[in-house]
Amino acid sequence: MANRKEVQRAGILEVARLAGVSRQTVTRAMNDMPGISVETKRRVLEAAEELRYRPSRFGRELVQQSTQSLGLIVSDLANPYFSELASEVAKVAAANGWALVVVEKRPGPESGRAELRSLAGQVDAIIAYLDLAPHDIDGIFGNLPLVLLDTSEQTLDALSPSRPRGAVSIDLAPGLTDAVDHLLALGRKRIALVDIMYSTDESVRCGIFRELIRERGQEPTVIKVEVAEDDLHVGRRAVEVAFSAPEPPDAIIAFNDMSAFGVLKELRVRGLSVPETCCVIGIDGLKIGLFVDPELTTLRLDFAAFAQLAFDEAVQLSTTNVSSPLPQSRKRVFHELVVRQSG
Amino acid sequence: MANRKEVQRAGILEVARLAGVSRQTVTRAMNDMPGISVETKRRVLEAAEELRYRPSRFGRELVQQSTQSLGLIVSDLANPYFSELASEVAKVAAANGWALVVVEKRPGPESGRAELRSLAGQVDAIIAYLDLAPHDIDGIFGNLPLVLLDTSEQTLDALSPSRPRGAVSIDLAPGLTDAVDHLLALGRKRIALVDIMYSTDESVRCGIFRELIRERGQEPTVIKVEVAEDDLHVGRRAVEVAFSAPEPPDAIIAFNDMSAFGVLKELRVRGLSVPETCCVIGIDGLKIGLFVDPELTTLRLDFAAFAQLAFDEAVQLSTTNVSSPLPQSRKRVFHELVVRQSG
DNA sequence: TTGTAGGCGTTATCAT
DNA sequence: ATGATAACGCCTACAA
Repeated sequence: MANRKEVQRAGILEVARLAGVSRQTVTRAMNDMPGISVETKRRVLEAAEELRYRPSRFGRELVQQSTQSLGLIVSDLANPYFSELASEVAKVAAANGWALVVVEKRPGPESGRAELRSLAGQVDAIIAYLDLAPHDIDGIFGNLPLVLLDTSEQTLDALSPSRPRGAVSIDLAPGLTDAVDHLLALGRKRIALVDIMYSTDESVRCGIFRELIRERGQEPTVIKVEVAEDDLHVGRRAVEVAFSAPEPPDAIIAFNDMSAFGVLKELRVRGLSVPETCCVIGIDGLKIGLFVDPELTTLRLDFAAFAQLAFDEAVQLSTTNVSSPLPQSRKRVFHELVVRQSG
Repeated sequence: MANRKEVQRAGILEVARLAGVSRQTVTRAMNDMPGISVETKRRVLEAAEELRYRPSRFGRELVQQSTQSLGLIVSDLANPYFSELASEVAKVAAANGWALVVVEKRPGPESGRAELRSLAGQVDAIIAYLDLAPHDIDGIFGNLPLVLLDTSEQTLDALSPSRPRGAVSIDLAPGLTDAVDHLLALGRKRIALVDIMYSTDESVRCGIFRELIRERGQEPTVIKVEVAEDDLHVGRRAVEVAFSAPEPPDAIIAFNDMSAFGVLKELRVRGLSVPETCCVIGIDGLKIGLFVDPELTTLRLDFAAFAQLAFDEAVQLSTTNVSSPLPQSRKRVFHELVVRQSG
């Protein structure tokens, strides 16, 4: 049986032996350090090449302790919402010299636990969209700094207060107000909001919306759609539901941009003109909103600012030392109404 | 001046001291290992909690040597093409227990060198879309296993043969043949291909296309478009160019899906019906091709297979030991014609 | 159940 | 210019 050592990668000692020098000289050659003759350096690099030597990142990182690493957890990178966010997080992380480790965690409390634990052992802080119970979060991430994105107040309140946790939440209220006022200014009489029924309770946005509309003397319409695999279907289904009602809406605020694309599509299939017959407003401000026709009016989230806030919070948490108290801050981001063609 | 040690994170020894045990007992408590009394464990965990202790990933990884880490380099995560690819790479990596480190490298030979070097020091292999000269690639990545995605033959040939390098290329020829034959079967007489002028030379796909069309007794039309910030503009510009010619095309094969969306949009703006007046075929098979109207007919790339091939190659390269020869394989992926509404 | 000794692979420091 | 020695923080193996 072959010695395990033989099949593994060459280490610094093997290179040193082959080149007939000490390991320190190998280090000098590999890292372009001064204090080594060109001839020796050449011999060492030759030996390294021959053995396909590559310094172990473990050994190096242990002694240098410099590299900082950030974890990002999202449910689906192929979803433009998450990929635009990930792109901004990547930029912020790179700009500050942090590496970015990305993990996809599919929805469902049981899925991907092992990956999350593994991630927790490899990074210095985590930014995450997470659908885990507070107890599980504490169990999996322990004392690792964790910044939760757009999570509920209940979840935040239930987290262990002794753990380094932060949050950046999305406050839809101001943007939703702008959208509603914009539609009213356009003379719309029956404004509808699409809501996905994740549970039996209405989502927070419904409450805000109802109050907004009532304050302005109209009757709110909420289009409730079952959870679907695809937001496109959510949007199409929303139109089916809304236009089978006796009095269909003349404006639809979709659940997000992706579902708004579905709304646009189903409206076109039905021969209903946008925005003449029905305005459509999305939420998120994805770049591909410019790719559809008509171009999507939307409540744009500033992903760069969102990422920056989350990153700052993560750094803050990870540099807090033992003696200082935990910050426990909860930041917020808002939307900006971007009026394009659909509403 | 405060001792640097004081402001840093607590180590295993401090926890051990506070709990009044040896560091080994701390390890047992932290890692849920047997051979420790509940009472001692409680005391240790309490001490760890108080000091906000978290085992150093450096020390752990060094001794365990288990965690494998894959780097992925793309130009823009917010571009759906790259995010769909990244999503598949993430799945493959996770399924095999590898962590995934993502880096964005904007186009341009000078940008992001430092980030790439940093990445090279933190991972065990890299999969990359890269626009670097072969010499720079060898300089930056050294003996680190590197799998290049969709790169030119010239680049591959110029790489140092002693380095662990692999490649997965996209062979457009079979798919393009299918697309052309499909359009001919539809009775199209003037099929045009959109090409971006990255350099003064025509791209490879143009040559393939011209030959294909001529073999079938038609005259090829290539729509040349300048490089643009956004593929949407590429598509719109292509239509402007094509329909300002004396004999406009009755079918357009776009540069990719993103530019195809631009083509669709500009055609609609001009009141030209799709597919009646002009068929449109994209390349890539992005998920959002289903979001536009009409749904985009496209040459779909199997991103999952693409990612799997690249990952396998990366693993292959990184497990090759010193004695065995370098594989140097060049794999290929192809497209599948997916007929939807636009052509 | 608990503690001690050793080593993982590298870089930094100091001596030669 | 080069080499010897000592960390880095943790885990595994073995001894008590």
